[in-house]
Amino acid sequence: MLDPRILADDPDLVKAHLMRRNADDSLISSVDRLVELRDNRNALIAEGDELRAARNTLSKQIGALMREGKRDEAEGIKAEVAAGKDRIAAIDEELAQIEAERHALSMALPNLLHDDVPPGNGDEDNLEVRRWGTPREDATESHVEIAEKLGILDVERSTKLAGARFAVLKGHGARLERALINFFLDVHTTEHGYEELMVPYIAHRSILEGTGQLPKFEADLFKLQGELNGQDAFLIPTAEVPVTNLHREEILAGEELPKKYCAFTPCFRSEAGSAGKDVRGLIRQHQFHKVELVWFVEPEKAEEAHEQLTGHAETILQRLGLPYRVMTLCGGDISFSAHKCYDLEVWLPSQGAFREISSCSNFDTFQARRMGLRYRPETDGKKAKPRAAATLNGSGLAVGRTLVAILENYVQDDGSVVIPEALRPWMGGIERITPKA
RNA sequence: GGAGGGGUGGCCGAGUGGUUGAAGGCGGUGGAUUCGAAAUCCACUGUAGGUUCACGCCUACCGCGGGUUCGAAUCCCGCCUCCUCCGCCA
Repeated sequence: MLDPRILADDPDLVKAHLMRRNADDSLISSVDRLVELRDNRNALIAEGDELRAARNTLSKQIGALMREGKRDEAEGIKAEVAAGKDRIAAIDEELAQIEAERHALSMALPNLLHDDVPPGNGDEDNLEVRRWGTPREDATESHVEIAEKLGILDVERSTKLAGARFAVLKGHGARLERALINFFLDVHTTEHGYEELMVPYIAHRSILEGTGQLPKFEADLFKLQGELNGQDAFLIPTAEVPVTNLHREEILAGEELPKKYCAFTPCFRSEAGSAGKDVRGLIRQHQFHKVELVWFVEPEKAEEAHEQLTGHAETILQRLGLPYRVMTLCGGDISFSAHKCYDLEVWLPSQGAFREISSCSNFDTFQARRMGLRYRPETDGKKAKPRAAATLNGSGLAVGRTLVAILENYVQDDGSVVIPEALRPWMGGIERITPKA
């Protein structure tokens, strides 16, 4: 949610940002509607408060008169109070309608963009920031061929269980997946100062609204049938959802910041609208594993935090010796909630291309406003007013895609795959996976 | 799944339908006292919205949502949640 003050004071600024995102006209005109709704709302609140104030004083008079036994006078005032009652009810009803519309419109507005976000329509307009490593020049087989020859992936049988876009890993494949998860978590908790969380994989609607997946992108989610504990519920598409919402509707103490969490979770995505993309293999699945990094920080320190967080994800790729590049997403490609976003793209030799393996976003105060997450700044030891915190997150990393990258970047001429040295302690010392004879 | 008991301010804990935004205590902040500290004393100490140049004033909030009433923390209904016991279960 945008700062309501910016929305009220400078609607044109908000519109300019919407245009950088290539937003459609209806979204842009909703800004004017929001200004109008705010004015209406304030007028109604003023009138309602005045009527309530009058009611309160009269009711106190009734109480006093009743105690003195002056029944008749009390009855007269009762009638007077009753007269204002209908108007109060009417105002409340109108106000509820206005608030509902205001809420719907403001929850549909995406975040403002950082100045660094380049103009553009799609991923072809993203800006390369830096590269690391030297990509191998030969075109390998795809990870699917490599893995099947190693006997560590069974695509055929997985479809029996739940259809397309699922996979069954076997033997060293399953172990590799598990090793990556533990490697990621151990590095982030012991070297980068993150606290590990294990969280629910199901979240209520309001939680997904908090991080910004809802209300706009319900089609991308798996929704549970019926209600769970009284609310609509969804499988989480990323650990960002439960972890960022952990402190919703709280006021954190300033000295608690920055707060850094990491969490491993499965992620569930319906991949609506991705028909025909990455249909083979592990790249795009309905269910995948991810270790997520989440920060809560003062807004002034969000940019610095964003660089650090991105660096933590990069560390993993570097340890694994996987070549990658860092991209700043353009206005047309950046996600709804993000203020600025770096994608890490790993080299996939079979495709001769860099593919996304991590997305590191700075949300500024956008998510915090949606979920009522605040902190109390420390100013010379004195308590200041609570204000919205900044939130950030990044994959550290997507596990399945890392497995893909290892297979393709470490496959040898004989079809075996060398395990990156840094990972071997988590693989029980195994140095190489070889095809079954 | 069955039975019962709770949810009040940062924390503990009162609260008869009418100056209760909420006693009292703890904690916190400022001040007095002190060479300094402890102890003691005094004052302040929630969030949001509206309004005001500002001091301030007004409104709402006692798990959440509805209802009764001139007036609800207090009465009624629904929901969420926590605890205890029984059953079942990884």
